[in-house]
Amino acid sequence: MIMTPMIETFVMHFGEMGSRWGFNRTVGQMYALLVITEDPISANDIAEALSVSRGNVSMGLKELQAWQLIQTHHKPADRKEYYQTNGSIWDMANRVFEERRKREMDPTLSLIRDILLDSPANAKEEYAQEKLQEVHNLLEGIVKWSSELQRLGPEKLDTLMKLGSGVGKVLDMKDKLLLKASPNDNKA
Amino acid sequence: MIMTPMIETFVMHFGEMGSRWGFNRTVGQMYALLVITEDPISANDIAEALSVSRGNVSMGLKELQAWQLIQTHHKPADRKEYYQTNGSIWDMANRVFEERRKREMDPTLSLIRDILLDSPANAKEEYAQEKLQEVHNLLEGIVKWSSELQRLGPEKLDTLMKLGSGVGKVLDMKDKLLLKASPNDNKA
DNA sequence: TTAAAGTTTCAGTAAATACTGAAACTTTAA
DNA sequence: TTAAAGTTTCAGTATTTACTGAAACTTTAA
Repeated sequence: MIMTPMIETFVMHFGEMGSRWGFNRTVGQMYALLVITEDPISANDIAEALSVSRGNVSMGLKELQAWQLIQTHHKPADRKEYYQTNGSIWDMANRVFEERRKREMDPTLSLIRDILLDSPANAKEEYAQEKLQEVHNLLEGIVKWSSELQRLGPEKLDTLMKLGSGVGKVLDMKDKLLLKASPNDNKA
Repeated sequence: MIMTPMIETFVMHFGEMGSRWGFNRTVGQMYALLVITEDPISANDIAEALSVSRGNVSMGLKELQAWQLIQTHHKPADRKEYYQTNGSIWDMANRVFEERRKREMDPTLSLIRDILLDSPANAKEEYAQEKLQEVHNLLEGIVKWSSELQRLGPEKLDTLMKLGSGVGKVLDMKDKLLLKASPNDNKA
């Protein structure tokens, strides 16, 4: 399989960015290729298109499957497996966010919780714990908020996005609104 | 300067996480140390506490200053420079988000824009461009949205966070609300 | 049940990234 | 204006991470 220059440009770029997004270069290239290719393609096609070893492709496919970003597809009378992307671009963004949360926030949150269980040995540690509490609150806030956004689903998210700077206005009014709707539902 | 075990635990952990957050291990350790230390400390203090070369500390301080995460502090009758964190934890999170946006989104956005200017050479490229448009819209959405959140400022952000699942409800009502408030202000 | 087709694993190698230590440079008190 | 104190730079080295190619393993049609 051979890529047109346009497609190659994007695939290579996505590979470079991939490492910043949480997967390695080859995995990034593979995913990009699968996204912009309509028909399911085989592992060999991928290896050939990207000039990458077959073993490396296999590893990458495994990772993409773990992320649930691709699915297999079978052609009749062909035991080879073909691959295509799974879900929308939005789904993939959600996966990436979730995976990164796991790698970038969860470990720190849990470590800080442990540290906060100990009582401070001196004034310096007392100050340190105050700061750790702040970091903890921030991380917890981000985690809760992002899972909230995911729960909203794409449609509402889209509404929220389009609202843009209107968010401020809506917030200003929310007390009034929620109060009318159900007076006791306005705490958390 | 010597760190207590509690402080060391956090500093080392933050160093490891640092690389996932966009700065290297030493920079992460340095920032953590500065966050949990109340008094301004010198570059030598940092090097000693972290058992890291003086040169490396200098590089790290430069980077933290570029990110505007620290500021210098001078003691009377002492030409040495002392350092302390600049702004709140929230400010630092904003800096990190912004920096990552620059590294992780902007280059891809601009590349995709370029690609979309070319006309597709065949059906495959046409499909590819459709997909690229989707990716573009997603990235643009995230960028706009995140700068929107930054513009809201910490207080409103906090309201939004605390609102949690209430966001859905507020959204359901926003049409009614905004309509009443200013009938022509409800598009973007 | 065998062999052809395909998939996975892994040890060794290559590439990218970060760190050290020493030397060069800058600042300022005397 | 000099030298002591401090800061910055950089070439070489170490560490980490990713990739290759070959061998081991798995599946299934005949």
